[in-house]
Amino acid sequence: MARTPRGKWIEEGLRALAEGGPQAVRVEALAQALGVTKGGFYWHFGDRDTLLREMLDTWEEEVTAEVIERVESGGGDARTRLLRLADVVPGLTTDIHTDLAVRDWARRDEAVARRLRRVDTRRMDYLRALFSEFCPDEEEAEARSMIAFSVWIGGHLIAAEHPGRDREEVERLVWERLRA
Amino acid sequence: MARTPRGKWIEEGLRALAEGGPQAVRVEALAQALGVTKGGFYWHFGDRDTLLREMLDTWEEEVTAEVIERVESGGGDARTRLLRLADVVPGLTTDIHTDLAVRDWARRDEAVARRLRRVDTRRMDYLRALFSEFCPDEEEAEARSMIAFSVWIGGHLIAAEHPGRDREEVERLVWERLRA
DNA sequence: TGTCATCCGTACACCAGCGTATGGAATGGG
DNA sequence: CCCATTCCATACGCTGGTGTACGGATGACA
Repeated sequence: MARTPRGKWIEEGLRALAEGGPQAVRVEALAQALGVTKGGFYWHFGDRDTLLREMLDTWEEEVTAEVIERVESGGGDARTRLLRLADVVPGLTTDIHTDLAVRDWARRDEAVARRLRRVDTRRMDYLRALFSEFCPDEEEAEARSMIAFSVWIGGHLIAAEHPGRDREEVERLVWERLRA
Repeated sequence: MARTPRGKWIEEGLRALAEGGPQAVRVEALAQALGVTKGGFYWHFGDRDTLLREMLDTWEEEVTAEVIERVESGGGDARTRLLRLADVVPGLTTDIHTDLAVRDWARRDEAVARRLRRVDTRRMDYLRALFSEFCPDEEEAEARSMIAFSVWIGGHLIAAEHPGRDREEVERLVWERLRA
């Protein structure tokens, strides 16, 4: 049983969201991508909005713990883990697209904004905890957390070119200073 | 003559873009906002895509020089101008929304991405020039430019809450350090 | 083998948004 | 006053997307 279960639709929906934003998660498009027709979709969800909500549930659930877990599992002191963070996060390239799509979506939808707020707050808390381990000054830790988060986002959203360097190099420069 | 000239449509289009992204700039909606019907629109533009292109032309033109001009006109050394930058930029709240909308749009449209690349490169060049005035180390100036730009974006896109502080306070902490 | 739950296919109603066609109104120049 | 230019209103066709209705297939299990 369960030829195309709920999960498949959600998964495909998130893929579409990452690629083209909320407006790109179209029922018939998802159906085609899954090799079926929309017949079954409305049996599962009844509604496009329901899918959207469940997609966000899934995203929130997944994204909150995943990175933190992968970084923490390696152990080491805060600087080491920050290094691993800067190293492991770019690998989640599939996820950043979803992340950015949700971020833009949140600007026009309060329900999405609330979810994002929860997720971002947890991430910021994690960063703060890391920096606090070697930053005695509380304000310093806060500033560095904000910078780390911002540069992670900015690295994907800012289109500027850097004469004589590539973006990766510039980001490396920032991370070096954040760990100093 | 010129009851609702080209400029009005473009202006209204940019407003819609800022509020709801490219998909929100709908011909009939703009017409209604302007108190007319779409009749005249197709006389001016013939095409929705043409409007979109001209909107981006206008945006690129306006955004490139405006901030730099306002900051430079006040004079002072680099630190003073950076202070003014951090002060004047948040005032352009209308513009940040357009900016973010374009940024998201650029992720799915190469033509938009090219424009954004030009704009962002000019902004980054300006930041680099400012920081270079008191950062002897080239890499330091580059890192700070990236941080400044990123935190400007991040401040509007990151939804995290900061215990015991508000966002404005956190951004102030960052800017203090960037000017040190 | 029969039956129930689960899922899919198909056809259709419906709406929103783009673009077209065409006649008409206002406005400034001669 | 007349005419050209510029802009607007209205009505329509078309496409692409959501949601509905309902019959059919398929598999688990008794």
